Amino acid sequence: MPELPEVETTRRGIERLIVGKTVRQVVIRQHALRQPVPADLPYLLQGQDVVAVRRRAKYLLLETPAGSVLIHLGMSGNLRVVPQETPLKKHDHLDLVLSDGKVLRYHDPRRFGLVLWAGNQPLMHPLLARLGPEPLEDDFDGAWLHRCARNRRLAVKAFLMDQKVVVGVGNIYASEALFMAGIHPARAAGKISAQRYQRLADAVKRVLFNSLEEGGTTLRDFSGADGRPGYFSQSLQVYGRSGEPCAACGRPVLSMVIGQRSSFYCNHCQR
DNA sequence: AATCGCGCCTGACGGC
DNA sequence: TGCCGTCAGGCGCGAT
Repeated sequence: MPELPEVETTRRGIERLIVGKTVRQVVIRQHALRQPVPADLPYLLQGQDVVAVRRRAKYLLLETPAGSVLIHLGMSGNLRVVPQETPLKKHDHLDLVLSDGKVLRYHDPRRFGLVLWAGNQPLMHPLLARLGPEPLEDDFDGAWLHRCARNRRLAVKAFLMDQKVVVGVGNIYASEALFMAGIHPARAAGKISAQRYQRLADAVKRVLFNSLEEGGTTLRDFSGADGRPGYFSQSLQVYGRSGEPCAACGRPVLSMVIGQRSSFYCNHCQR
């Protein structure tokens, strides 16, 4: 489900509703996520105050004085803050019951997500320690991409989705950014000029920022903490638009499989 | 070291 | 109506 804009939209949505609240109770209904939800999570969390909600890459970090909870939404996860009496739906796997009677509820049909305990140095957690730069920060730029791509022969789209290269770019925004930059998704990463990588870095920043402004992309079931959908799907130029006319030249948008993922592009505008 | 293919899991959808 | 194949916003693993 979520790439950076959807995770950040979720973070902003839950932040003001849970920071300053105390975790009264932790209810785990399903331990079997991508990794098991730690059995001692209730013991670690109960009575703790939520002091911050942070994001690193596509991970959310709920910070308490005792340590941080590390949450990943996988393909189909979401987090909502709902009244305690809200009826349970299928795949509502975990609740944090808060001191104001509200509940932070984790829902994830496919269970590709994660809820883990990351202690007091969460950025040192193995899942976070080796990630690449945040795309919206200044240390991510064309020079960084160009340097990372040296001698690499994989397709630039798969390269861009490598979380060691840059975090937060998934299957939707990889296609969108490459379209915006005029780069063919199957081009070998190591055969793209520094100048074109500058265009790509700028495109990544723009497409993610623009999506964030629209509350992310809702294709199926994504919605923010309040249940509202994101509207960026209306702004997608190529993703999911096979056969439709390219917004720039009118030729049909094509699709191909790169790294086992559907990729969308215009064969005329992207070289 | 880099790259590829697979599997994890459920649900939605289209064809027959 | 049901069954079957395909596909889906992610990611880590093992084989090459």
